[in-house]
Amino acid sequence: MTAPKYHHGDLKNALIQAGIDILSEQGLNALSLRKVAQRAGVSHSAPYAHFTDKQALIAAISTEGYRKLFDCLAAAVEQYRHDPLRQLIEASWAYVQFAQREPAHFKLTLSGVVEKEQEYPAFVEMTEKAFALVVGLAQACQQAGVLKPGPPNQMAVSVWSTVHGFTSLILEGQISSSLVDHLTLREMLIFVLDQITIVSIDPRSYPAT
Amino acid sequence: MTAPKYHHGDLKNALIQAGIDILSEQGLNALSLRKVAQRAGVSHSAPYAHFTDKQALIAAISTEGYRKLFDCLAAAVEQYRHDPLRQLIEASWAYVQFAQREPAHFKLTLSGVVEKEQEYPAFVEMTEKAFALVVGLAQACQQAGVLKPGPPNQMAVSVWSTVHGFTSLILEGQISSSLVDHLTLREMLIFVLDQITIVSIDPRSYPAT
DNA sequence: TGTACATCAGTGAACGCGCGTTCACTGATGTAC
DNA sequence: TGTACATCAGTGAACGCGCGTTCACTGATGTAC
Repeated sequence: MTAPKYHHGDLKNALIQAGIDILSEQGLNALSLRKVAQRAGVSHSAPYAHFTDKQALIAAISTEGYRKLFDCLAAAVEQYRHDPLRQLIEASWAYVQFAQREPAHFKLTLSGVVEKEQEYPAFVEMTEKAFALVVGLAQACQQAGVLKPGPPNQMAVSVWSTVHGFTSLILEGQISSSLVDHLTLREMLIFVLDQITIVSIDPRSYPAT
Repeated sequence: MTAPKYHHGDLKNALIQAGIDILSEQGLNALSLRKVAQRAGVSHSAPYAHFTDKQALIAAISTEGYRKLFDCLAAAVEQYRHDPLRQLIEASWAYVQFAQREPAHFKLTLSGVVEKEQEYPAFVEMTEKAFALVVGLAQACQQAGVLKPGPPNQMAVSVWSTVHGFTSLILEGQISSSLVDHLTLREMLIFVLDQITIVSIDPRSYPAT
């Protein structure tokens, strides 16, 4: 709208968003500081007023990715507050859908592109928040007899591993659809989840909404 | 040893190996055609006699990664021929160890860097061979009452998802070791596997070798 | 066995490009008086 | 309310670099006769 040349107002967040847009439209390899600046409508050296270097911008974009992912999971958990199995299914489904919707952003966020993690406390904080959510979910499922008993931290790692692995393999195209005869993505996910739950899940009870 | 300037003999494979070495020593971002050529002791344009472009070299390196991974899994399956549970544990452990030993090569191979898969039939063939091995393993486990019954293809996807997810999260540093109190990597893996098996696995019965 | 020649598998100069980063600068803004 | 000035948040030229790829070339090799 307005075209202020100086004092953009919120350039920092605009740069993060520009980065996300580039990831979405052109993929991970196209993410450069110069392109980000250009897309934010600013000279290529302007980002240095807000980020010390490219790594710092990437860390901020990753942090935002984790935040969005967390929000998706939290929404699913919130929506089915009194039904742990359903929480598990829908949170997992939200994870898969987030990755499908924003593949490059998901990859950047979860593929360890942030190298020196401890230099980016906001990033670490988001990862811990997300993990805590999974621990809570695992605990609720254990109490409801949906998951086996055991240390909740370890159970959270197990659940996360399964959902993350499924998501990654799908994203990377390693699971050819011909291999899993005529199932929808959601049905496949439910089949996978069914392997880690004590109770048996009938996919027909959990159609896509 | 010998220093032939022309007619290297097996430059194609030397280039692939040089690429693997660079991945191992300098990581994914350092992988360039020029560096690969230099490390193979050849001019930077020599690779074009064997690969049409950079993508083709990457596809070859990925194919080799899949081949190595397959060999690791096959060795584990072979070694415990009459003990499906043990096959599952050791093949999974081999998967984790391969990723730990060659993180960048593992990532390149399994992170969908090969974009137009169908242009590289050798790559596709290796992925199918590896998947077939997992299907066979899953079937053996089902027959032995280690895994739930169900379509073997889907069961293979489930097992692979779980092991791949665990491996990826570890590799990407997303699982802080403080979260999983004093367990070794192998114990953690066995805990995760225990969630998908019908029988209960006692980690003490499967110490590291 | 000796020679002519096609083919193979290299070389090295050159291209244009986009990149991250630095630096001297300057316009806009907010504050003190 | 008006003015001086420090600070903030931009600009744009410039740097050196490594990259993928092309191209005319040439030395080594194998084969036909």
